[in-house]
Amino acid sequence: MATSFRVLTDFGLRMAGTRSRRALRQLAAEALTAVTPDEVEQTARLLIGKAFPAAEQAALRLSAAAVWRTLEPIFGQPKDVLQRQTTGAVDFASGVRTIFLNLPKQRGICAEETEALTVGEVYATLVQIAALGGGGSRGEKELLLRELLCRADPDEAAFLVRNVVGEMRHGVNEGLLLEGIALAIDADFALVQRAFMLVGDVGTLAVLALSEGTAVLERLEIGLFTPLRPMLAQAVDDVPAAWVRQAGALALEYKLDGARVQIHKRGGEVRLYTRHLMEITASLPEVVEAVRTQITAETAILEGEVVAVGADGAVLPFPELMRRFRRVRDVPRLLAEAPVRVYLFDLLLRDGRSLLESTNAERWGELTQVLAAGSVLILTPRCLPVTVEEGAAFFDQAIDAGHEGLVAKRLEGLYTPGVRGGEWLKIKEALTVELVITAAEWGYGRRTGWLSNYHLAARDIVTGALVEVGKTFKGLTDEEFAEVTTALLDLTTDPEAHTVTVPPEIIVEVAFNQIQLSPSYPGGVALRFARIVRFRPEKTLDEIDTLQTLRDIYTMQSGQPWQQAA
DNA sequence: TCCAAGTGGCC
DNA sequence: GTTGTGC
DNA sequence: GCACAACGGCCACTTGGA
Repeated sequence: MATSFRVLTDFGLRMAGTRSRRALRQLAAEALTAVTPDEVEQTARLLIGKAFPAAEQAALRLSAAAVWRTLEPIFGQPKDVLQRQTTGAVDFASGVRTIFLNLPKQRGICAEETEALTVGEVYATLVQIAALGGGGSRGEKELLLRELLCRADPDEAAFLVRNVVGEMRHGVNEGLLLEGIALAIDADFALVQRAFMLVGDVGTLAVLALSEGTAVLERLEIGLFTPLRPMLAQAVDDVPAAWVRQAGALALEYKLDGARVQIHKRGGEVRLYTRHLMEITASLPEVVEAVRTQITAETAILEGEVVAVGADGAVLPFPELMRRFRRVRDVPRLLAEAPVRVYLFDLLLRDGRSLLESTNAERWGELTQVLAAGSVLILTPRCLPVTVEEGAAFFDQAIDAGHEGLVAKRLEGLYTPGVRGGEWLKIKEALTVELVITAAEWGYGRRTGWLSNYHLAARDIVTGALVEVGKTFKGLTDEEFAEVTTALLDLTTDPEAHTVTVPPEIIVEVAFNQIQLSPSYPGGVALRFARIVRFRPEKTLDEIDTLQTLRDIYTMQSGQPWQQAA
């Protein structure tokens, strides 16, 4: 019996009205068991708003703009008229719900009497949409979406739109869905978590768990060409903090500013995957070739950080790497223009033997054994500090060499995202500058009603003008957002605009990790990972930092001269 | 042929 | 990617 | 301690239209 899509929508609504994680986990479990076995995978994906596994290249390639174009014919109104219906809505999908509640669908476009949508139909249509490409495909995709929306009630429409934009915002995401799976089959969460790491995809895991049960999960093993979820690091302030957390039994490794890669090798066959399990083998042929020649093991799964390098061998800023990443056109040309290098730091499989039960120290030892000398694959600089001071010196060395900082790894730690966390700790350098708020954007979701995203400007000492160098929505408490909103509304003359401009009066200290060259900001530089750390009411406008200072920081950090980007 | 808008995926 | 919130 | 939801800048690619 096909489950009605309305059933899923109702679970979404109940989740949205629930805060307790225990209860959310319970709802996730209920949802998975409420549908038929062949709907479990679809249900798992639709519930968290990720229709397709990252490892597959499939994507809807449809978003808010496409939804507006789809809604126009359904209601026979232009976008701006529809948009007027949505004032006060908490977010985009809620606004769509309001439109469905208040406006009649066009008879000529949508049939009056229709069958209720089923889970399988909705999912199958999304698969169809994802499969479309080439000339005219935009219209075809929107037509398929329109057919679904025609048959949807207001709540179903909102649920669908949340899937299109990929943000459910009902409190259940991947993590809680995994907990729900564990609950549904009465398994240990650790078992489900381990299984997830190995299969890499919640949909696949949900079917496996619900239909096969715990015994199959227990038997899962690491497999070649099935990328696994990479282990992540928690942020800490400095080396002493990491030292305390890991009781002095740790390795410190350089943290390079590139992209994570997982390398799978069986003989001459090599594939490369990103952190989100996308395959990028075709973009990095020199890495593939280097794996063939430099990795002496017959089969291996390795992890490392890929970075772009200059002619002199120096590591280049992150955007240089992005020119290579996921590139399919002109690969040979870029290969010469922006060569890459991989700094290896882990080995998870060696000659058919899983190293998941081995400690970090053991895995590193094996890694050093399988790597032959060469220029493309090299070991990540690593040290085993005997004292905190030695560790701190290693951190300074990493920063001086132009890198992000360090990752601290507990020597006895296994390769698991461990429930306790903290097996890997990242330590990065943050700088701060004084900037002034020149505008702010209204927030959505839990930030509805607050000005939430602040435009930040520095002084250009040549022209004397204020120049925007970035935006931030981070670093303030709810209370502070409320206060700043009031203050900004006091200053502005156009509180109705989406972007509220204000005279430059509120000066803030802003932390950031890097200055990057910017093709879009007028000063040619932008802050990376900006967050507000404090208000500086005692400062005056002529005391804020200058554009020229930011450019100097760029030069200092990257080793590259500042220049206006193309 | 080139450009802009839209979308997805890195950090 | 960073941060604050709430369980 | 953990999961989630707020959203940042940049680059590659696709599509549709001038």
